[in-house]
Amino acid sequence: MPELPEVETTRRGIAAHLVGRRIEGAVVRNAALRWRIPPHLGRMVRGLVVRDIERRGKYLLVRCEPGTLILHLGMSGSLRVLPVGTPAEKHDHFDLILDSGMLMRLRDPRRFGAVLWEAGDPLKHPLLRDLGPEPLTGALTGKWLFRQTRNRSAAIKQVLMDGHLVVGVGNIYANEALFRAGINPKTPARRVGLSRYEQLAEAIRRTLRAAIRAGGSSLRDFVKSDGTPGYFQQQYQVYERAGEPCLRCGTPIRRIRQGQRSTFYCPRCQK
DNA sequence: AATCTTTCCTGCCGGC
DNA sequence: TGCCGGCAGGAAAGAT
Repeated sequence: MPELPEVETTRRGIAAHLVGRRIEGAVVRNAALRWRIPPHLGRMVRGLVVRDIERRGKYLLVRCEPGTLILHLGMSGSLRVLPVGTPAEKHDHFDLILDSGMLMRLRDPRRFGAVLWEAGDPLKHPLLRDLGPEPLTGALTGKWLFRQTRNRSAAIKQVLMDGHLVVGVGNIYANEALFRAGINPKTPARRVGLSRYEQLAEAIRRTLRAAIRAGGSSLRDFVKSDGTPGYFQQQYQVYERAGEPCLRCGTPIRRIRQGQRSTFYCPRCQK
């Protein structure tokens, strides 16, 4: 799944090809994504110039004048920029045709992604309106995490993946950030103190920044925006390392289930 | 063939 | 009693 680092890397990749270009149209081969692609999207975007590509959480915002194309990659989505005329393959559901002779193509085998149009302020769109702070900027603070979790009895690992608390922390990075902060993933969120939340906010920021620096973490079917294949696998500290020694203390990494998701942690370093 | 993946939605629960 | 936030579980599709 593209987590925030992949989405940010994709944003940078497509921005170079899209910003300043005029949109000549759109091709919808399969509108049945998570939500139906608006029927007359092509007509609405034709002639518009792309002003900027922004990111809010894992949503990509293709800002035009007027209006914004909102994209989400779901669990298996990827964007590529290719020459017009490149044959579409099985899961290539959507193209945005540019005046440069290129097109931006969305491939999404599992179709949990989204292509939406917002005529007004995209940040006021219902899907984006209530999202938590961005973890890479100063917007995410330990104090915020502390205050928002005072009456949350669920495990910190699960609460951390709630996009209303903080965006962009999926299963992989929740595991990694909790390890770096030395917090046991099973701890009820309300039992974690302010100073530990300060450490956690910093751990989230560092973990995500490191992943972006490494080119985004990997999914085998993820492809960079220019069409060159794949991200390399990142070296995780706990994720997918069940039974292997903790890199800090040597204790075997433990794997448990939390809310039908795999959690990996060091029982000695994370209390 | 059960499992794995993200996010939104539904329905239930306890507290007030 | 009704409302509210929190929480668990379910659903979507495809690869393996």
